[in-house]
Amino acid sequence: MYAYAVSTQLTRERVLRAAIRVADREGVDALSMRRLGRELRVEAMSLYNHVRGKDDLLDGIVDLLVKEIGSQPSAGDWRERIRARCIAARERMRRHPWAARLLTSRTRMSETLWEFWDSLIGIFQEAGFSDELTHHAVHLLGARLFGLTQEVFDESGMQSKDAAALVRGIQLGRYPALARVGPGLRHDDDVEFAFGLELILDGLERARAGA
Amino acid sequence: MYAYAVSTQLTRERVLRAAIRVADREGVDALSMRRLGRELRVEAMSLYNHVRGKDDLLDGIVDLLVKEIGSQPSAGDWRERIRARCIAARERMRRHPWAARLLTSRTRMSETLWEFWDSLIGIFQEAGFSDELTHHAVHLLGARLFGLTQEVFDESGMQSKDAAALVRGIQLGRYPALARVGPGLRHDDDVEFAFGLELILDGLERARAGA
DNA sequence: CCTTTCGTACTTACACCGTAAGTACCTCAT
DNA sequence: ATGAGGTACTTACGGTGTAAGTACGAAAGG
Repeated sequence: MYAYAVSTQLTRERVLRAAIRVADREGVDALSMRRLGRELRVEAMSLYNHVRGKDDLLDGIVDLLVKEIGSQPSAGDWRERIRARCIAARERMRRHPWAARLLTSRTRMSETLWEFWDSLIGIFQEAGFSDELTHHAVHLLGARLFGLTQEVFDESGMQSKDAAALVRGIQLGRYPALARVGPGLRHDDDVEFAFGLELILDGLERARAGA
Repeated sequence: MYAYAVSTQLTRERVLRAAIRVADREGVDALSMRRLGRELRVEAMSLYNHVRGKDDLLDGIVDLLVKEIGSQPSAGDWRERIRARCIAARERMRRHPWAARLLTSRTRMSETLWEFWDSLIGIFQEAGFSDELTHHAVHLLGARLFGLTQEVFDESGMQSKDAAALVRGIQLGRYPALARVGPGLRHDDDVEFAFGLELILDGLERARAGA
């Protein structure tokens, strides 16, 4: 006996939203295909019509969350604009406490993620940051916001599919800031770590001496 | 048929070491009780004689890794001492790329972890940091080193067992620095986030203007 | 109108997972 | 020699992700 009610038709969006709901309510560990199916009153395997698999489901969730961050209106000097984005990102993370951990565990880079980085880079560039300093800044914020340790431009962790998508996006002129800054820089994880650490130590020393 | 070779007797230490070996070789996701049993030429259930369960196994691994960080000799001014510890921590994380993700997913606080924080706090205190600034500094470094977003003193995420262990440790005089700084401060996640973010923005602005 | 096509959802099955409960064997103190 | 205690093994249960195959509704072509 099959009862196909058209009004509750499954879509990728609906599946992803339901997944977020389950994760919010019962934690991300409780989110399984079967559990998600129950939420949508559907068998687990039906979800595979809208999602390639569990990995794709999790990537989709991340994508959805990041998309909601990116659409902040930006006005003011670079600090205000960056701050607005950071606070928006944090707001999302607070609303979904499991999101940060999920984000760090995903290695796929989506179009949405590239766009997000591109917009950050754009802000720094307009403010007169050198390419190198922009690079440092993005890494530092990435670590701060998402706990990302291995990073965006580290192609070792990046699937070739994602790399291809990035190249395609750049050719289409989608990531103008990224295209301008990216190619000229060789990424060195140690350098980024040292930069961030010294910046923090400097800041602390200044706070100590100041007060 | 049972063959108990005494020379290869299982111990908790040997189990944990083997688990780290498997994680290094095949990734932390591939680490299952059965896989670990195979590594040690033992059935999965035998591991339960030395480890309470998988959670205890993972907590044990984290404990082992942190223990290796903490034993840095410390000399010089506060910056050098803190830097030495941070670099040691990072070194461990680099050697075991899965460790950072594992650390953020664990919520248990072990004696080893308390000791580590205590030693950091001690360094800041000796350098004349106010209690409040010490608090900020520890949070900032925690986020930087481990990607910890919800934090040490956030008792909401802390099991009562761990809280009891902390109190006991303090009474035994094990965490002198922690005992001095901890009680007087109310933790506010938003304040910590803002402090860290502004410190970073200040640092970036200075770098921009300076160069 | 009937029929074909296509997409969606369901069913079954498999190999994995963590672990509770019960059993066989070795080692060591008595 | 014998009992106690610990270590490892066996079996079993309910969970997981997902490959393969099946039933049905709805839309398109004749």
